[in-house]
Parts: sequence; C-alpha cells; structure tokens
Amino acid sequence: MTELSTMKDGVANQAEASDRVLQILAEAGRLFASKGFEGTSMRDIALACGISKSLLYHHFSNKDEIYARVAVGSTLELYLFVRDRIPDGPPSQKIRAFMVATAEYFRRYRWAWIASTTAFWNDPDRHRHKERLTRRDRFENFLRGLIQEAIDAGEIRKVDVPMTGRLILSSLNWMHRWYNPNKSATPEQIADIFFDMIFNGLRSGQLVELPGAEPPKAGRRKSR
Amino acid sequence: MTELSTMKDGVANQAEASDRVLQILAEAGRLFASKGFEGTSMRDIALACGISKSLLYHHFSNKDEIYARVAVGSTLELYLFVRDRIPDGPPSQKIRAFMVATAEYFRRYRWAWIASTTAFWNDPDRHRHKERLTRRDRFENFLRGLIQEAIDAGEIRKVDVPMTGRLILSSLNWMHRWYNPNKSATPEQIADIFFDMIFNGLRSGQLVELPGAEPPKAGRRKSR
DNA sequence: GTTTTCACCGACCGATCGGTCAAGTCCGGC
DNA sequence: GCCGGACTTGACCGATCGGTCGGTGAAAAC
Repeated sequence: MTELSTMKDGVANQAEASDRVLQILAEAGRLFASKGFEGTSMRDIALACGISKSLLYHHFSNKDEIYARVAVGSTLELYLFVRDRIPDGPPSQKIRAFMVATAEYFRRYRWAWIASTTAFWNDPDRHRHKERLTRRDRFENFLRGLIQEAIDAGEIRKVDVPMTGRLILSSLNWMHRWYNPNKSATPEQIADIFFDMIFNGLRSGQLVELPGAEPPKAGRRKSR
Repeated sequence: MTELSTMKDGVANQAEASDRVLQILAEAGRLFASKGFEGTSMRDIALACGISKSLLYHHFSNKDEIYARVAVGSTLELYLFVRDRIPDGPPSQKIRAFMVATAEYFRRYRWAWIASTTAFWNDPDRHRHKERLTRRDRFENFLRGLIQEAIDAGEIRKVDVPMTGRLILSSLNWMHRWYNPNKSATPEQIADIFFDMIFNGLRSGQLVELPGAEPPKAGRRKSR
C-alpha cells in the first residue's frame, strides 16, 4: 500500500483511476522521461509494470493516450496549482512564490514534467500541440502580469517584461537536467536561491532607495 | 554553391568532409533536433537528402555514427570556442563574454546544438555518455572559475558558485526552446540582456560601492 | 583498352514496432 | 451452481525499423 501511495505521488490529477492505471502512468512517465516517447515501446512499459502488453490496451486505447494522460497530469493543472499558491502582498514576493510553487510542482510530478517537456517539442499532433502552446502561454502570461505589477509598484526596474519572464522560467525549466534529488537542496530551495540572485543581482554593492520609488521591502539578500 | 556553403554553416568542424557528407550531417541535425534520435529513421534522413538509404551506409557505418558526428561537431569544441573569446579585463566582463560567446555558438550551430542537448540525456552508450559528462563538466568548471574570480575581485557578492553557474547556463541552455530566429534579438543580444539582469538584478534602487570593495566598473544598467 | 575505384541504388533481411483478438481466469451476485 | 463482467493473457498481424548485399555506371589509374 505504501508502494501504491508512493506511485500516486508521481501522477497528478488521476483521482478516479484504478491502482493499475496509476502504476502504468507512473512507469510510463519514468520511461518517457528517460528514454523519450519514441524510444519507449509498449513492451517496455508492460515489462516495467510486470504485466502483458495486451493489458495496456485494455486500460488505454493506444500509446498516445498513455502519453497524453501522463503529460496532461503534469501540465494541465500547473497554472492552477501555481496561481493558488500566490499570496497577497508585494508583487516581488508574488514572483518569488510563483517560482517556488513551480519548483514544488516539479518536485511532486517530476517524471511527468520531464516527459512532457522533453518529448514532442514539435508535436506532430496539431491539436495537441496547439493546446500545449495555449497552456504555456497562459502560464507565461500569468508570470508577465506579476512582473508588470512589480514594475508598476516600483519594486523592480523597467526591464523588458517578456525577456524577464523567459529568464525566470529558464532557471526553473532547465532544473530537470541537473537536479539530483539525493543531493543538495530541494527544488523549492533552489527556486528561492535563484529568485534572490535574479532579484537582487550578483553585483556587490549596497542598494539605496531611489527617490520617488516605493521602498522595496521584498526579497532577501543573503550570502551563501 | 551558395546552398552548400549555407549548409556548411550549420555543421561545425567537419572541414575535411565532402559536400554530400556535410549535407547528410546538416539534414540529420535538423531532423534529430525536431523529431529526436529515436523519432528519426534512416529513411527520413535519406529522403530529406534526396538520396537512397544505402548511400548513408556508404558514408557512415551506422545511425549512431551520424548522430555522433552531428553532436561532436556541436559540443566537442564548445569549450575551446568560448575560451578563445574571453578577453582580458574585469572578471564580470569575462562572464559576460562567456555568455555572449556561448550564445554565438548556439546561433551558429543551432540544429546540432539542439540535437545534442535534446536526445540522449540518458545515453545508453556508457562511454559516450561519460565523455559527454566530462565535456560538460569542463565547460561548467570553466564558468565557475570565472565566477570565483569575480568574487575574489569583489565584483560580485559571495554567492554560491555552482548554483550561480547553473543559473547562468540555464538562461542560455533553455533558449532553444523559445528562440525564434525570425523575430526579436540575436542570441548574443539576448545573452547580453540576461547578463545585465542577473548581474545587476531586477530590483529597483541605486547601487553604492561597499567600502573596501573594488568599484565594479563592469556591467551596464539599462532600461528597456 | 582494361582494370580499379568510388558514389550510388533497389531489393531484401531479421527484429521490433504499435496494435488486435479470441480465449481464459477470477470473483461477487443470484 | 452458474452467470456476467472486469481483468489478464499469448499468439498473431502488417508496417517499419536499422542494416546488408550484389550490382551499376562513370571517372580515374594503369
């Protein structure tokens, strides 16, 4: 039972699914993440689950559907997941919360996340590809809104908003390529460090308030 | 001829190769980049080149060798390429030059770069995988050296060096997922913007020198 | 003029791919 | 006792995979 609940942890939003389906989604996610969609055969998935290949087709109509269930679980609700974790307060703190929440999502649904961001960055399925872009844009626009908010409040300087969003998302999205769950910090802690670096900058020196600008209370300046 | 020289641009360090080999490497790079290694068949490559599949095996011993030639051309010399473009001067400017040079490399060998970073992040070929990690480490350690230099010179504050390196590389490595060569800035310009954001920070306010620290002349503070 | 070399091709191979299907097992309700 | 439905299987399918093989035609070497 502990094993099943562990597996459940890796699969997002599959509440109504049976244990077997959850097991398939978990194993498929791991395989898609490490070997890619094309590099993973239905036989691989069946073998990893200790079941026959036919059984996969009893629970899913085809390989694409397995991938879709894995990927949908990891990206469909990312926006909602993050949005609900943004507290009231200074805009810069909202940006930090955005980064930490995204990192938490990554930690919780790591394999599904990797599977969905690695495979199919040019999806041959046009409808699915378009839907993916829509979700990505909604997520990215949400972040841009927070950045604009912080600029309007005078907490951050007048930077290029889309480019700033890309920098922040890059720091989070690339994490799966080097993150090692057995070492170092949690994804949330890493996101926090990155926020500090990006917000306060690397440059040595001491910040003084600009006349007319609101005093930025947010963000910590810590040495490591 | 112009067509051949254009193709040559996308393939690094294949000086001694024939035009046909260069064409195969260029087309294979594009295909590997957009569909992945497993998702690209030898028939796909042959079709894209307008030749028979047999001819691929006349010029290369197998599929792996084509991939290796594509990937090696893109990563083997990255370290040397970047190292030779680091000027003498303030350490922070070296970091900036590092970022701009990496971006230039990305622009010049875009498809090969994407192919080599997308496919095989868990390479089944153990020797090749180890070699790749070695090259990556050498590149990353080079950057860490520059960061440490900047800290010792008092140009940047006492941040966590490996984590700072990861932030910088993340901003560059994720670029291929959103960069559009037809729009906006060049990769070098983007790298320059990212350096400004990371070095100076997003936070509004004015920097004053810390007593005892060398005055950081490097890095520009610009609004966009 | 003959032979060697080399870029190139169509036909073919065994293995594996995603996917199907008829048949069996298990199990609670009657 | 048995019946219906959920779960599970091994045998099998056509298509495609990476890779091989014998051969062609033209230019280079002799």
